[in-house]
Amino acid sequence: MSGGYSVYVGNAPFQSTEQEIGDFFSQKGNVTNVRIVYDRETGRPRGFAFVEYSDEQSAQRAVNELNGADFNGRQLRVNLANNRS
DNA sequence: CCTGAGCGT
Repeated sequence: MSGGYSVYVGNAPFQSTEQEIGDFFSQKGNVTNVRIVYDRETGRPRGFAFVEYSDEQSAQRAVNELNGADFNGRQLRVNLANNRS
């Protein structure tokens, strides 16, 4: 039970924080959670994250409008997240 | 220092 609609965010700058990402994605809807994915062994960011919205239409809008958008000098890859199997 | 495709502790 994730409680929201997750969006995959690839090609994120390594120095970006969850707060920055959340602020950026809040332009398209109500962000309820941001999770940067870290390498479990080295602890370094893996360069992508998941942004969770409270509603699906905001998630879909973020995908449509923020995929390819410039964020701190990087072109973001935004897509609907897969289900965790 | 620490990179560059990636769907997650």
